[in-house]
Amino acid sequence: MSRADSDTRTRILQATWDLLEERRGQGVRMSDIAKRAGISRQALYLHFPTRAELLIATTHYLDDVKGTEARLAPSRAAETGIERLDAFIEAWAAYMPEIYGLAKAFLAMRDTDEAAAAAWDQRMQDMREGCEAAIAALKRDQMLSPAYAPKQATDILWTLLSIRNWEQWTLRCGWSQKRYVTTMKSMARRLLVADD
Amino acid sequence: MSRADSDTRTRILQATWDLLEERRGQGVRMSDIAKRAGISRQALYLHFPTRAELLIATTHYLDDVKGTEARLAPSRAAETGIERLDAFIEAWAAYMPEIYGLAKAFLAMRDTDEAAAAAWDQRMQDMREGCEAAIAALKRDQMLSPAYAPKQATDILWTLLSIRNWEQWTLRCGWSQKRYVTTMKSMARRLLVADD
DNA sequence: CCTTTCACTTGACACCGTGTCAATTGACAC
DNA sequence: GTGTCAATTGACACGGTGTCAAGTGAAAGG
Repeated sequence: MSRADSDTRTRILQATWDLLEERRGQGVRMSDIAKRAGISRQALYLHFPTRAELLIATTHYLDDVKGTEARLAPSRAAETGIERLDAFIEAWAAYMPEIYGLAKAFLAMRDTDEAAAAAWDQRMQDMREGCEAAIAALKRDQMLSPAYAPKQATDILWTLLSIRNWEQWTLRCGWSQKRYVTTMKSMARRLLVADD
Repeated sequence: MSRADSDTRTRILQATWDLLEERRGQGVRMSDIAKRAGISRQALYLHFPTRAELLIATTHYLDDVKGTEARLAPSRAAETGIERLDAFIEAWAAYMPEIYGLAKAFLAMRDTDEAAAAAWDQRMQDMREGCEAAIAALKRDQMLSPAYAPKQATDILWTLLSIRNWEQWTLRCGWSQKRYVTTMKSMARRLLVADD
C-alpha cells in the first residue's frame, strides 16, 4: 500500500469516472479504462479483480469526491414536510446527471452480474430511504394526501424519481434540467400533498 | 416458402416467445431457442439472420396472436376524455405483463444493437401516440389540467406508463396488477385532469 | 553490493455468446 | 434420376472478461 499503489488506484478510479461520464456509461471496456489510466489491462485486474468491483469502487470514490452525504443536509434541515420534499427532489435531481454514466453502466450489468445488481439495488434502497423520510415528514405535518398510505406514497415518489424516468424526461423528451426539477416538484405536490 | 418452412418459422417464433416469457426475457440465447424449437442453432440463423431480427419478428407474431390492435378499440370508442384515459391505461396495463419478457430482452439489447433499439423505440413511439390521443381528448373536453401543456402532459403520461415503471411498482414494490391499474388511474387523474 | 519485494509488463489462453462458412444429408418434385 | 431446398454437423472468427506465467525494473534493507 505504498504511495505509488494508491496513486495508481485513484488514477484508475478517476479514469473510470471520466470515461463513464464522456461516454454516458456505454462502451466503456476494461481495456479503455486501463489505457486512460496509463497502465496495462492486466495491471487493472491487479487492483480490481472484476469489472463489477471496479464500478462499485468508483461509486465510493465519487461519494468522497462529490460529498454525496452533505448534499442531503438541506433536506434533513427542512422545517416543514413540504420543504423537505422539495429539498430532497432538488438534491436528488442535481445528483442524477452527475452519476448518470455510472448508473447506466450499473444498469446494463444488472441483468447478468449479481454483485453489480446487489450493489446498485443497495444504492437505490438508500435513495428510497430519503423518499420515505420525506413522506414521513409530510405525514407528520398532516400534509400527506389521504389517497395513499405512506408505503404506497413512498413507492410512488421513489419510482417517479428513478434514473430511468429522469433519462426519459430529459434526454428523450428534451426537458431541461430546470423544467425537470419544477415538474417533479409540481407532480409530487399534486400527487402526494393533501389539498388544503 | 413451403408448408414446412412456415411451420418451422412459427415454431421458432413460438419457442422464442415461450422462453422469453418463462425466463422473463433474461438468459435466452439463440441456442436455447433452437433447442426449444427442435432445430439446430444454425437452422435458426437460416430463418433469422440476427437475434435482433428474431426478436422483431416475435413482436409481430405476438401482435397477430394477441390481437394487439383490437385492444385499443374501447379506448378509441370512449365518449369522454376521462373515459378514454382510463380505457387506455387499462388496455396498456393488461398488455404489459404479457409482453414483459420480450420487452426486457429488447431493453437489454438496446444499448448495443441499433436495429433492436430502433424497433423498440418505434414501438414506444406508437404507444406514445395513444397517450397523445388520450391527452387530446381531455383537452377537447376542457378537462386537461392547466398545469401542463399537452406535449408535457403526454410526456408525463408516457413515462408514467413505462414498462420500467410497471416493473418497479409491481415486481419490486410488490403491487398487485389490480393495484397498479387503480393507482395509475388515480395518479393520471390527479396529475392531468383539471379540478372541477 | 547483493537480494528481496512489489508494482507492473507482455503475451498467451479459456470461456461465452453471436454470427459465418463449408460440406453433407434426406426428401420431395419435375 | 437430377435438381432443389430445408436442415444437419462441425469448425471458426470476433469481442469482451477474466486467468496464468514469466519477466522487468526500481526501491528498500541486510
